[in-house]
Amino acid sequence: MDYPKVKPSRVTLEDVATYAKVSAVTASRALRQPELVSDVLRARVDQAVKKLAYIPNQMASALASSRTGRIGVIVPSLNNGVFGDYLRALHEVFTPAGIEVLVLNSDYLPGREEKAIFTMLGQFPEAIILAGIMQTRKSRSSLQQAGIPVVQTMELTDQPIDINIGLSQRDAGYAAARHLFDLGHRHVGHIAAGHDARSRRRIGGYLQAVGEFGAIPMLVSVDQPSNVPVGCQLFNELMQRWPKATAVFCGNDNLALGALFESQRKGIAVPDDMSIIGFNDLEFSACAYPSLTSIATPRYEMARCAAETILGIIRGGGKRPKNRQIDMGFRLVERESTKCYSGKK
Amino acid sequence: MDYPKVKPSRVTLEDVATYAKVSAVTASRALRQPELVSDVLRARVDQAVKKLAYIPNQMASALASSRTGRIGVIVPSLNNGVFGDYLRALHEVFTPAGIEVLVLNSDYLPGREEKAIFTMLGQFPEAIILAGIMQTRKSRSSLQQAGIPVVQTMELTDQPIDINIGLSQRDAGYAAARHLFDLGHRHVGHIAAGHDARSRRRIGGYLQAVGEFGAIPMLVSVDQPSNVPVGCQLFNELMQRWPKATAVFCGNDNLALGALFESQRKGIAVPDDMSIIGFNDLEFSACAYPSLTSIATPRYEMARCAAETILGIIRGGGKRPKNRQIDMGFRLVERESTKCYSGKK
DNA sequence: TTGTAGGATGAATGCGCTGTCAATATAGCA
DNA sequence: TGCTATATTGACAGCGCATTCATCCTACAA
Repeated sequence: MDYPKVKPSRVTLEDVATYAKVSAVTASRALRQPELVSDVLRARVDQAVKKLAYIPNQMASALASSRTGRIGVIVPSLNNGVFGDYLRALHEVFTPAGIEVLVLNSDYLPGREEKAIFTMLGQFPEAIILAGIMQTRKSRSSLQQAGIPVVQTMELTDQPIDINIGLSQRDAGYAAARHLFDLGHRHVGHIAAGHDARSRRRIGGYLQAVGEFGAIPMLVSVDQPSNVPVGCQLFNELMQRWPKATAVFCGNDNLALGALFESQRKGIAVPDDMSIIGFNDLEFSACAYPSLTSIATPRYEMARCAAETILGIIRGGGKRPKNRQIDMGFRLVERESTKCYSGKK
Repeated sequence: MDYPKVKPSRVTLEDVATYAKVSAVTASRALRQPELVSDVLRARVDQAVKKLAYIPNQMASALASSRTGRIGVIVPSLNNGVFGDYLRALHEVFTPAGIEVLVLNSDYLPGREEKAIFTMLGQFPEAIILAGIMQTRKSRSSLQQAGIPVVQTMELTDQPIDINIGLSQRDAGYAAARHLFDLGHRHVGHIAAGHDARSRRRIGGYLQAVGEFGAIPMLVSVDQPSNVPVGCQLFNELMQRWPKATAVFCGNDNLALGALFESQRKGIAVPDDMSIIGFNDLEFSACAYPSLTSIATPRYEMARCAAETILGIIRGGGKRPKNRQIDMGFRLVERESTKCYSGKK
């Protein structure tokens, strides 16, 4: 930092105490444990707080009490709708418990995640929630050393850092591809973007299904964040390279929406000539035209479970639950975009 | 907080100093101003840091230096794609400057925003960026008293708290509606969700255009967060109440997408029988089928401008720029969804 | 040889708050 | 009346770090 320091000269607890003609300790207590302070003094303090517009310095408070009342959350993206429900669930559980939720974004980059983890740890959160299981070695050891509850979500792993609440991305990917094969398709493509770990696992599931049905893999992927335009582009490439494709499993619903648009633009009827299945079951999928079949991932439930588990650990003095791993599963939601394939082509 | 306190017993600067056989001051300097420390000691400190996996306690640091290296951002939503570019721009400017971005979400509720502002202020950020101009009286006075730069974005106001960088939502709404009237439409509807201040201003712009063209207002709105399904629902209601509508201005692109889907579902051709214009120009709008006309709002540029302004103020010791208000404007992006209206109906 | 400037290092202090424990006041009881 | 139990309040220390100032050492000029 090479810029001048601005002395905020903000109102401190001391100022409040002086104004209320009490000691600083009493002022502190009047705010945090009002029942321990007499009505008279409490009223005086409250009035002083209001009068002076006092805002407690959370850093000083945290430093003195070694308790921050914060939990850290690191998500790979704030942009794609996937983590909206997730964060909502966290807020719903933590806010009533008087705990703040600190969100950092890793942009799907492991390096950024590591940096975010360090930033987080510097804030001394009382627990950390991560999306995914692919943390760097350094991140893992730092998290373990911190000694706070760490929950890895969205995926399952045999070697959790601490707690693991997720679902098998591979199984879910397999189920999606399998659904298309079961409908009678034999030329099933897959488009994926982002190249993050979860995306790769879904690809693994797709390839397994392809193998089981003796089909040829038709995979198009790019290493950039997934969104609707990328879905258009990838669908285009898919059709260019494998014109025989009659179905496509899209790595997520944004890609699926792009594929749908592009399909319509090309005059390929969905689902008659092209079946589309997405992933995540975002809110627009049910009301698209045609509505999009998708794999519903329990993002809200998963986050809620993570939050409640953490609350339990914190309140229980650090004792972890018996089972440190919870499989939240997933659900195939069939809609119009994979209806009535007749087996033509 | 009624849960037991866990003693983190984390590695402190003192530990590092002891391990490196130097004083705490030297260790501190080795980390923050390495050029002031001899090579030998610096190397020892660095090694100790690595060995002990030391992570500086940012609270202690901030408390001691009265400088947090953080700026606070409060956005009304993390879910609708609008604030993705916005936050990206902020990170792009602040991260290289060694400043952290703290994001809080107000869910479009003024009460939540007030609470978020207080939470923020308790963290002593060096500046605060807000979306919108409708802060509560209490929020305003707290922000003013804090004495840090405050930037209100997304909208314009005559009485900014400090700095104001935005665009006229009313003018933009007017431009959108006007575009439809200019195309020859005389039955132009408007669907809106959220009932936040910006939404209301866009409605104002719509009503102005309606008035100028002597048309009747056809407005459907709900007081819930806007998203694609809500767009479907509102479009339905619109068509039910005003079957003569041949064009609809949607409060944002998510609603527009819903309207598009619902239109297709009903067999109403877009744009032949129904013109649709959205708002914000999110990334999917350009590749939808048909592609969606929209009002492009300079979210990235606006946030970037806010960030750079703040950096200038901080580095300049608090001196505000001459003009405290910047109008970033907007842009009408014509696409297929408002093409070739022939004037039938 | 002496003096001095400059670089390198460390001791002490305090940021704003909370935890602990001692001190005081009041009430209750014998 | 005297004593203990209880309710209130305050003094003090310290959380982990940065800042200030004093100290020490080395190099160089006179």
